[in-house]
Amino acid sequence: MKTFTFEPTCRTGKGNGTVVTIKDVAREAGVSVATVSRALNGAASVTAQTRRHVAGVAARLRYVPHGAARSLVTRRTNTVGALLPDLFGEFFSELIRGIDLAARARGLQLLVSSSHGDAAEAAAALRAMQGRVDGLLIMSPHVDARFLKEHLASALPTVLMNSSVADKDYASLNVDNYGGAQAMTRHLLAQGYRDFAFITGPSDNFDAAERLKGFRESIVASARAFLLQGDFSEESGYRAGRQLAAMQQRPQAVFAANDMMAIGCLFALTEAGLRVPGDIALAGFDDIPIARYINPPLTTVRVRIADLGHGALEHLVARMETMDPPPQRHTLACEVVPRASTDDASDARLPASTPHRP
Amino acid sequence: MKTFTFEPTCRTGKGNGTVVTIKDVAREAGVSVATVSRALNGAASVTAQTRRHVAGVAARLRYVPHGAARSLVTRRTNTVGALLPDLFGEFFSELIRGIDLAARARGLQLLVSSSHGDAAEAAAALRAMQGRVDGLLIMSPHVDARFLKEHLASALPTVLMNSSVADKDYASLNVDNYGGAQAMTRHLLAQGYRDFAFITGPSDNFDAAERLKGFRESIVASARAFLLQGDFSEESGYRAGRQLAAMQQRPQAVFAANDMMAIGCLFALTEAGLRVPGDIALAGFDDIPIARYINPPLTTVRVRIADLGHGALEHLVARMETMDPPPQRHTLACEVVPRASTDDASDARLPASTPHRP
DNA sequence: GGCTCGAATGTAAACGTTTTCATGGAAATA
DNA sequence: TATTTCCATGAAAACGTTTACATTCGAGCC
Repeated sequence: MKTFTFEPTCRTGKGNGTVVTIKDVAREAGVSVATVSRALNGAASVTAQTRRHVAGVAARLRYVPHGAARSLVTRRTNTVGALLPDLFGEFFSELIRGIDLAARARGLQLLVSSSHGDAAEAAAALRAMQGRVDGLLIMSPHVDARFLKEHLASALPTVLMNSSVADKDYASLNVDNYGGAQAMTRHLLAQGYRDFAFITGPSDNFDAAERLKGFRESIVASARAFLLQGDFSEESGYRAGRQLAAMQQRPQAVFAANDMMAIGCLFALTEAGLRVPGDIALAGFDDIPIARYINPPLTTVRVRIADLGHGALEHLVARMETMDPPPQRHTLACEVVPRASTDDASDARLPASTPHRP
Repeated sequence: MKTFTFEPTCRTGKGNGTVVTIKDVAREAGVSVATVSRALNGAASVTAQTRRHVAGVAARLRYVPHGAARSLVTRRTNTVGALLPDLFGEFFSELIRGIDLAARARGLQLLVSSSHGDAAEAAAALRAMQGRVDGLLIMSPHVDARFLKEHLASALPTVLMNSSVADKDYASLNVDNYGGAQAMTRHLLAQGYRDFAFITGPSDNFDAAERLKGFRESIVASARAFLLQGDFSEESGYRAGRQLAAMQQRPQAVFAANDMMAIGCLFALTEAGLRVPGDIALAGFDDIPIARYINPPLTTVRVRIADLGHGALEHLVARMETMDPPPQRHTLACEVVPRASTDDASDARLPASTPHRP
């Protein structure tokens, strides 16, 4: 049995800026670099004793492996990149939260690049990430299939989040905007509302389009609906609310394509002396934290954003481990959160309100 | 003058998963790898013609340098790490926004590791980042000077954000919690309030302690104040509000150490039939987005969180470029945002309310 | 016209790991 | 005891860059 002696080479004072490498550990431990590498990486063919010894020396020397050197030979960076648009607020933080949580669980590092406003910036960010990550998560309104083919190395596993890209070469995970809008519409119908206004999002926005579509295609024949143009901003919701307040023949319920517009709309309505939901019901989409604090609390569609991030990363890991399965498109369900801004079913507005079947 | 011929080696079809290296570019361009490296990195001693030619070939081949290989020899990763606690909502997103913006401007990548709940997780995250980043931004209630000395390579430039660590070896950038609380207290005094309740944050929280201190040391002799224990949660604010509502001798104004508690408190007060600010004034700290949407909108202290991130990164870059200047401690000013939850000065509560000098 | 000089390029040695292959020696078998 | 087998370890070759040093070649100088 081999025993190790503590050589006096232990000049811990060497750390005047010099970085400790695997060679230092090897020399100090009296073994070869190969053994150190094996011991520290948990290779099978190394004695428990050597492993302990090496680990001890490494700890004492404060050795931490040089990531770049390792990546160079391993061809893995243990890092995934997240390319995000210029996001604000809760959505952004929840998304990163979800991604980070899943990444942590997988032992992956997370390289983020957010707040790029146009395609050129996105391209630059993409370029900078390439060769530094094992996989890529992309959410950006500025990228389409052509952009990706142009700027993305085909070998890099990628998952798109909330993307309009329907190309069969790319995997994606989308919030089920369509289903959510549909669920909300059915919910409102079930409560007896028949006369609707829908405040739309920006016309070039994919989420907005899906939500509108979900609403449109769920309206039953007996109901009526008209659209008000919005752009997801509180301001545009406010304008829509003023328009509504000015109408002599107001709809029974307003469905805004996102919560911020619903809040803006609510302000305009309240300002005009209208009561919500007494005079007019109001619903939003997103379930941002504010939604439950305003008066009345807002009925809305909850999007589990952290789950979006989490799911996207899991999907990405699956693709990283085996590129075999063709890229898939998944969606993430939403749920209606009924609050006081719409009446509950108890007081029906119609003589015979036939509840919609789920 | 040397001219380049397009050799027929241009089998673009090679990209069946194989990564293009600098050698491929060199061979294709008919020059050495050194020249390619120089041309692409903008070294002076390379002909404009060669540079163009090489750049063209590189672009055609979709060459993107292997980051790890470059880092290995350069000893720079062009990446900074951000170690963050388990953060929610706006604070988190704004912080990352600020950091990312500044990093982008500097051409740095951002490696984030958030949502670690205890010291052990923080240590693991720290370890994982070490050797992958050129500098580190740390915000964590779980790290103190001893922790850093233990787990952090001394050679790695670091800037702490909102940290209680006062060790002279570490640079930091803190929100001026003390100054903000002081400004708010003076503001309330200037409005004529003299009888206060202060809802504290968690006792082990640094921000909370500073805010309390700022309040305490700004109370003038003619005023009275008592404390209610809270923990930054809405729930604890609600409890404090119930206590206040139950008192027969209520204070004139409540200053909560953060907005969430103020909101909880507001609910309790409203529930008890008290009017804000008519019966009792209310102020918070943070200016979270909800603050302006509740009824009445909340007077609070605005913290420019994005600026915190931005400033911290700039500070870090300065330290990365030259480790010479000893680590410095900076603070970031806050501002009072007067809203309807406290009376404005027009209706004074005291016969002679002497406005406090700024 | 031989010499030096400098600019443009090539050669090769790092950088710190992992990993293949070789090697030694102990245990197991004959 | 001689041979085989296997297991722990060591030596050295990658990995893809950058960069110090060497080389070439043309121009300018005397």
